[in-house]
Amino acid sequence: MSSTNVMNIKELKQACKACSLRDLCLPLGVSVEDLSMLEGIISRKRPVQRRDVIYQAGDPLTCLYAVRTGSVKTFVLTNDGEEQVTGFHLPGELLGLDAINDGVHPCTALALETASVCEIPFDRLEELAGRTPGLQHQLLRIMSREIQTDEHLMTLLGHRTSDARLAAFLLNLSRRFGMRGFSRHEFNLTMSRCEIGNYLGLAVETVSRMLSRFQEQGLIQVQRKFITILDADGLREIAGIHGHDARHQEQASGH
Amino acid sequence: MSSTNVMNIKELKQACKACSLRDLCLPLGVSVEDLSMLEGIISRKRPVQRRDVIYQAGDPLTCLYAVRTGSVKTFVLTNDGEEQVTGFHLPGELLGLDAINDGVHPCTALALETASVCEIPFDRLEELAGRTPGLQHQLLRIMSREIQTDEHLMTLLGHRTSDARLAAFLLNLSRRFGMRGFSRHEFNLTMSRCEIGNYLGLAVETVSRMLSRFQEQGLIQVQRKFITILDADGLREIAGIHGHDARHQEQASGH
DNA sequence: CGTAGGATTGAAGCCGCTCAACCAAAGTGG
DNA sequence: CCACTTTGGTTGAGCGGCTTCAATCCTACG
Repeated sequence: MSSTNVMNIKELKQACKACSLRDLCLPLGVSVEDLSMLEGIISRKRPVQRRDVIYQAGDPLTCLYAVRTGSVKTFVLTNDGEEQVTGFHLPGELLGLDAINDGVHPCTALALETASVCEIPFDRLEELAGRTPGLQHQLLRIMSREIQTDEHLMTLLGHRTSDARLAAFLLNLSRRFGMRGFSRHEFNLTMSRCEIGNYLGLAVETVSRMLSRFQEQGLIQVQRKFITILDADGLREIAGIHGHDARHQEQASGH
Repeated sequence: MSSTNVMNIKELKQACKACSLRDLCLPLGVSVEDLSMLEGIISRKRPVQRRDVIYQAGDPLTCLYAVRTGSVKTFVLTNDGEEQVTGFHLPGELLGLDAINDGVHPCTALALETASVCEIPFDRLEELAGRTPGLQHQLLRIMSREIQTDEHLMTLLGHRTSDARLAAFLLNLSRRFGMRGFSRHEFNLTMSRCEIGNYLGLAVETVSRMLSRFQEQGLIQVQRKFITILDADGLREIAGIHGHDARHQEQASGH
């Protein structure tokens, strides 16, 4: 909802019911009457700016956050102080699920660009989920999906070469943008090469080189942050995805 | 509950209430009266033998499984047919959480040794969780913990050298054995070097070499599958864990 | 006792990292 | 408005860690 000072009634009314993300986000599969309950506990925060912190590692868990617009990265700091990116998050995705375990956020969430997020008080969500089977199921599903995603990323990090990782990363982004109504073929990378490399376990230079090579091979076109995918099948080949069952395969992001 | 043919009354009585794992498993923090309800839906299966399949990739999700004794590995088959180990599971840990998302098990669970598992029908668990706030919370916590664990493993795979990965793996196993009342200092590896390597994204030979090197350095003693940890702090050093905050750090396993 | 699978050890090669220089774009301050 | 700085990205050269390939050893088990 715009900002706290400049209230915008029209946006305020844009509750889950009318939200274009409802088929991606928490309300998926929740009945209309239950949806009203959910709306009751969700507040739409004012937009956050690039590099704004949404929550910080060590913060107590009070809310989960749903990305509405923009994009967000999450990362942990390892004991020797270096950053490890754990995910990039697009509209409709839920942040903070890893904090439920001990009630403290293990990672920091940072806006990659101007973004807006919905705040969902966790205790109220939990209580509501107890009274709303559809919501409980959806919550479990979302957490399960995250576990699945992480498993795929583990495969990528453990067993794939740099080109396969990057190809899978691009395909995954492409698919996720597509699901959100954006183009699958051209999109902006909101994260830096450095953040991509960190996420994929590669050096920045390697990311840069691979992007150049993909471009040479006519698979993509790179214009700074703007990526055009010219040959998705070619990328799938490199990513080690052999047709059909490519549902979850185009992993490499998404927490 | 023991086997379907040979009923064993004594084992039958070993419900969650009396189970030594209750502080590790699902019932943690669930009140005594709620516990009876949980017991009502859980059945104890007969022991499975080494290499027995508990569930297979592609199977529809009917039950979650709690390891009671023994150990289990889970793995996915990549499109080119090779195996990718996603976790090793010790008593008190829950299997199958990654299947909730789309109702189909994405991975296969296989007993590494003679083991016994509790079967928990998922639909009934879900229904019970809706009526039992403590249980719902615990279920969410377990899933959240798994996400956290996976995040740590991602860090390991993406940013750590082979020695750090193996050291972290050994420390993680040590801690988990310790929590279950076994010795932290000596234990059997129920998985092969090959499976460890696969899990950590390393070649078998590297695992073998690292174990030998750790032994040379006086950090551990290796007698085939039997490991004795001589210098846990030394291992922590290598794993990149600098004291204190080593709660979740000793990751590298555990799904 | 012999075989097979797992584990260890050695040698060689390659992928990706590190180091370093250079470039482009976007701020920043006078 | 321009010079300077900063940040992020690209490209090249050399190195090193891990993999691959291969041979041998060991132990469990028929």
